[in-house]
Amino acid sequence: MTTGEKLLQQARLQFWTRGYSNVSVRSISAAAGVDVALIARHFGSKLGLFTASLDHGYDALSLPADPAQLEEYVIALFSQTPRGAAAPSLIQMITSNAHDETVGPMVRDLHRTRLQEPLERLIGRADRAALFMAALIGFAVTEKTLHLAAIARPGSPAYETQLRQLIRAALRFED
Amino acid sequence: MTTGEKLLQQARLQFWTRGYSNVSVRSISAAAGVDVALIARHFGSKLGLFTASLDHGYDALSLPADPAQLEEYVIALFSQTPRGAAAPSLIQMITSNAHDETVGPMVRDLHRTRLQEPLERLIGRADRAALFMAALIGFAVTEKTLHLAAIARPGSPAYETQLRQLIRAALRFED
DNA sequence: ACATGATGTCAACGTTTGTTGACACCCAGC
DNA sequence: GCTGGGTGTCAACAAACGTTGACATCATGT
Repeated sequence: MTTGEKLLQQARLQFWTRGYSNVSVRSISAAAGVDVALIARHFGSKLGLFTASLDHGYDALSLPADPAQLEEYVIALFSQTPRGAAAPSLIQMITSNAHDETVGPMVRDLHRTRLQEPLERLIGRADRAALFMAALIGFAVTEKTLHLAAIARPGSPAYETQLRQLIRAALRFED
Repeated sequence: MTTGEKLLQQARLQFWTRGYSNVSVRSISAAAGVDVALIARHFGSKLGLFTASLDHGYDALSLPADPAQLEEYVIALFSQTPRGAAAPSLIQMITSNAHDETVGPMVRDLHRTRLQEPLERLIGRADRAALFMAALIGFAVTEKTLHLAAIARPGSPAYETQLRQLIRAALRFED
């Protein structure tokens, strides 16, 4: 694994879980086992490393074409990244960095263009898509950040049941 | 207004919206119009000022005794603090600081003891209360942090409709 | 009038932060 | 053989951070 790949891996691991401002370049370089100055050489700056960690992160994300498959898609999306795993999910990255003063605008724009707007086109109604996204965001925050005990662990049957209930509820609003 | 009150007001305004680590003591003291060193004198440290801003913040929060009043209570809770208001809500404070490395544990503990556990006792079931709280957290993050356009502005009829739909959906899970 | 404690003012400290420049290394290409 | 660009190493920088100590000011009580 090259130096750039080591840095990218650690950057995604730390930036996506702890948040941009909470992570120092020395922390990433130390975890990658390389010198601090190599971040500036390979990625220009700390911000360049963060944006690079985004570029290779959300290209795998592709919503299903059929709204009926949305529920299974979200279940799979949340189940594939257990709590504290080595590969944080895109939603966790958003909840960890959307509030940041430096990268917040970039992250919020990414959320809008890469998640929200495709979801609106898929569901067909903006307000319903917004509440659906709010349910997902809230579930992710409650599980990954607040560590709420009543939220079951990813992979367990209860976890899938909880998530499925919230999804169905968010998708079945009456007018 | 005394110096301590000025500092507390600005501390609550900035800490609760921008997050603990994103706010410097110089920013608070400058907004309050007083010297930086007065924070150390009156509250001991930056962390002391933060905890003081909590003490006078959540004492007004009291859940209704009847679960049937829960919906109206949450509506009122979210409607009384418009976007960008001078008095951020307790939920916004939690979503802005729960992820912080310094005050995160304290904030998460406050969320658990002051919001989650009383809510569990009120609703009666921990898992249902957890999903209800997840819906509220998600709505707050989507509105206050992500600034999602499809979320209507607080006070408008559409806003109340959206919030009410999410609440009802979260409270009416089938077993 | 004077002493005392609380409160405000100013400058500086030590640490951590991201970033930069000088230098060594190494491996291809004329 | 040696030259040059890519890569790694080390030390240092300026800026921002929270915090501290010395001194000034003011109100209060005897």
